[in-house]
Amino acid sequence: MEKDVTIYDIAKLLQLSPATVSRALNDHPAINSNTKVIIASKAKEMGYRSNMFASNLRRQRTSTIGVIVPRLDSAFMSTVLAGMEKVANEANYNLIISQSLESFKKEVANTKTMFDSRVDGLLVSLASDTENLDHFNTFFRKGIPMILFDRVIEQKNCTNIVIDNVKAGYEATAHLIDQGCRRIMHITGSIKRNVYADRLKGYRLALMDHGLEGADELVKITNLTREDGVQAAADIQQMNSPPDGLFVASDFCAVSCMGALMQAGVSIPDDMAVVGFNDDPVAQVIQPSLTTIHYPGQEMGEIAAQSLINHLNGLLRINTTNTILLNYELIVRKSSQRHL
Amino acid sequence: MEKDVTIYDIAKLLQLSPATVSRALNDHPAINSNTKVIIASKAKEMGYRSNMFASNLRRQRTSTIGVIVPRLDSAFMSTVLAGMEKVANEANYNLIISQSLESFKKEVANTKTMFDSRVDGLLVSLASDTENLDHFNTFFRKGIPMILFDRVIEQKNCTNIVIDNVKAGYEATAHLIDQGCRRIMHITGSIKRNVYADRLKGYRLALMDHGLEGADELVKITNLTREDGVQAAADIQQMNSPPDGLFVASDFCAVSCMGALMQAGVSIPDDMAVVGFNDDPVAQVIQPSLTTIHYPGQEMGEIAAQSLINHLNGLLRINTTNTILLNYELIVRKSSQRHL
DNA sequence: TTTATTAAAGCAATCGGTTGCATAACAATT
DNA sequence: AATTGTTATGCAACCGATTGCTTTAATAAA
Repeated sequence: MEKDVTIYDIAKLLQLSPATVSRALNDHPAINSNTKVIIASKAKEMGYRSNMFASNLRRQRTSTIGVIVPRLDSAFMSTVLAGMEKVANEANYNLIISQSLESFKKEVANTKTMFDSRVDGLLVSLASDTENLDHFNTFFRKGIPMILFDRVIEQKNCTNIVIDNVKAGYEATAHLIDQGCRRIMHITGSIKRNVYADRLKGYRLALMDHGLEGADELVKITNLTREDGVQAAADIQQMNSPPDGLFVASDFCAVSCMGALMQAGVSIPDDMAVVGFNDDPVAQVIQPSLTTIHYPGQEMGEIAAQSLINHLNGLLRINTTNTILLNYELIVRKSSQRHL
Repeated sequence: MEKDVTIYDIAKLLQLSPATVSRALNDHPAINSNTKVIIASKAKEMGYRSNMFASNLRRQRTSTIGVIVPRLDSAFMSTVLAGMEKVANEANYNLIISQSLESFKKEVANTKTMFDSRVDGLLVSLASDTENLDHFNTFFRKGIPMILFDRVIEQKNCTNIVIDNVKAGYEATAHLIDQGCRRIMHITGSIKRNVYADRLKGYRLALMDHGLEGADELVKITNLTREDGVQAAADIQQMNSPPDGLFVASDFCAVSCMGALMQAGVSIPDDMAVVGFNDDPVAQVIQPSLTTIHYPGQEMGEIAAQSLINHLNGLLRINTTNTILLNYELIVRKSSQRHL
């Protein structure tokens, strides 16, 4: 069990005061650059590592960013986190990551933990049933900045990083119309969440713009699970006039629904053209491959983390910037491509 | 911007010393239970939260556990982490999570960050090209405990939590043999990793036990990506005597290979029976559904975290327990079930 | 030579909770 | 009454880095 090297050890060895050592290691201008070199090399030689706790205690900050996401198990979220980690590391920030598992209750619990950990800032993507941001009030009161990404609620003094889900929903739907669909069903998640509410809005706009009429039975609000996909397929079979196009707000659910439909003898894309959302890896391995909306996770993570860090360093006022929109892309694959 | 409440504030208000307040909040036996109640309620009323940094600094521990995993984006890993989080929360430990993205280099970097964060213990699942545990030496020297799970390297004084991959590989292969397969191909990942080396071993044992001969061309070492699956399918098409069974060490790769084979006209399971590994959600949505090996992620996470915490609390010597084996289960679905 | 200026380094308090040891108050025992 | 024991609390040092203010030394200016 080795003991940790402290600045006092270095100071004693070099016949200097701890204050000088501390300043030197932090590149303080009042320290002779020659002294800095000597101290730095001695520190390295002795295997010195700053004690974050002493430093944090004194500085009243933690160099830690809290991240709360609904789930970790999506390829999308994984790339978002990779992006955040990259930026955070470069800026010498640490990440504390936790998942709400789509539960508001757990999100609140995570929020408490983050508060106790005294994170300097917060990056959050909301659980599906979160309706307001009151549980973050402790943070707001202390002036701890927060950035919401992907699943957001608009609120002043809180930057949002999102894609234009209305437009993406519109485009997905318009693409189906282009392929000749006239009766398009939309399967989506809780419309408490902007992502789903907006995609639905886009879907409706597209129908309207193309002179198609919507119908209540053509919009299904679900949890977007595998079972929901199967159930939707069963429901479709029961309909008097079944749809000829399907826009699902999540790839995984789209795939399970597609599978169930095909087993029931529905031909895809000819009887039913399908578009998903997110560009999950499954979209490529499935037969037929799934048309979907792709959007940049890594970039979203990087921008979120960078904006927060810039704000913490006083380089950017978060409350002035309010929404950052990223680009998405419709990726056309076989599930929707009819040979007209 | 509110200011934080400290034990000094509480002490002053109650005309007590900070020491008493501290002891009361930590349920120290020397404090009158009545006093404890008064202090606790006052603390709550004032919204007191312990300053972890002061506490950590003094106690020389952090109540933080570092977790390094290859990737976050698998359903399996997500449940592992959920299990760890649950146990850690209950024991008042925090989790710092990072992903190596299967790169040894990044794993080393993560290790350094963890060390700087002074985690009390480490839970690690190794990157695919990690060959030894030398980068953890700084931890060993300081007596910081580490538990490896799933992707491990055996080493004394380091508990491993795994399933019996040899047996699982054996069982998967034997199942294919049961279904009438006589020429079984195995697609796997880097055999530097125990999980893949062991599954391969099990595969070979099963062949041997059933009097089947293996062949070099029947074993493919890949990265288990989507592309590798497609490539494998292409290779199979080129073979003089193609296999009639396929055991792939990862569901995702199995699915992409299966898809490519089916497109080439191969009938599954009749021409080719397929077994995957991991029970990824994709196994259920694919057509035909994929036979696979399921193993308990949540449990693995809980046990790993609990063992580590027990060790930290002196309730368990990690170095005496060396390997914990969890159960797995072969889940037979349509991709391998022949109607004999 | 004296004074002002600047550069470099040190002193000592501080952050907030923890803990070994001392102390006070009171009860029990001899 | 004196001694021992018990219970509850306080004192003060400590963890290690940071930082406002002071001091020292060296150099420049008067």
